[in-house]
Amino acid sequence: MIRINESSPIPIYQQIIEGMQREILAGVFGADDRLPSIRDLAVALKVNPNTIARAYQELANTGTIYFKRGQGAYVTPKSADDLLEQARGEMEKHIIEIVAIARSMNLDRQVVRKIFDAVLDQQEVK
Amino acid sequence: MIRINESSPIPIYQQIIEGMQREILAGVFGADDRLPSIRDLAVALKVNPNTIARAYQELANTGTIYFKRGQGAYVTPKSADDLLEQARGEMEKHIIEIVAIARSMNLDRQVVRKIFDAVLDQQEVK
DNA sequence: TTTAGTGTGTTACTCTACTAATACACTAAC
DNA sequence: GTTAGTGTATTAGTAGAGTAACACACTAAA
Repeated sequence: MIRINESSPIPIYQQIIEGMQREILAGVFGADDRLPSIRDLAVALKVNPNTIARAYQELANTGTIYFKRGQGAYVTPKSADDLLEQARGEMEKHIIEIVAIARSMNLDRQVVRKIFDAVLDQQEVK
Repeated sequence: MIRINESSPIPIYQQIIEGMQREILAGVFGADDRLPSIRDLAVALKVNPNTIARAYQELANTGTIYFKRGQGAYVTPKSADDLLEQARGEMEKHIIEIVAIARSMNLDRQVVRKIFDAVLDQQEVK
């Protein structure tokens, strides 16, 4: 179940997007499963239906879900490759930021990789 | 010389912060050099003095510059280690985001490193 | 003491993102 | 056709970030 943090600076609709992505990745909702209706989820999370609608709309824009008119929202069947590609895109943005910092410091690849590995260790990435 | 992009979604004060950091890194302003006065820079960049003041204030908060009351703003003398440490902190934030994505996808270190290297290649990091 | 230079503080305007209230339009089942 | 369920569109309110106008306080030099 998605949990909303009212006091977070992260917009509610964004929290819902991320929560749904997590649940879909975790298999709570499988391919072509129906998501909770906008109204139901709005009641459950105690937010305005428009806020849910916005989150669903963005999930639809990125191809994560699709709508059947008058019926509801469903999970787009995606291959593991599709999901990986999407994640890769997100990662790339961060890596490009890192590259910009590295450039301004005149750091070469070796140094950047060293920092990268150190943080991976610290975050206990296997 | 710093260039302001009026139509950018990045706030002017932020552009000034980044611009100043770049110039300091590039050696345009060395240790204990005086920066342009708030008013002068405001005229030069055609923005409100308060906007410059805000940028300078944040640069002072992060220890990049310091003020002499009634006189002006000066570049804090910093070791290469200090600068590297600062850059490392910025990089860490991005890497932690990458880790979060990797976790949700159940990616291991090997895969993440592969993606990382690929983007470094693509960005032509030596 | 006066002056011209510095950064600081207060206040207010504007713009945008976010959220909500409410009415609308489509679909399926009866 | 009616009903109960879906998502959609319009409009408005709220809060916050960003920017600006302008008066204030400190410093150094004349």
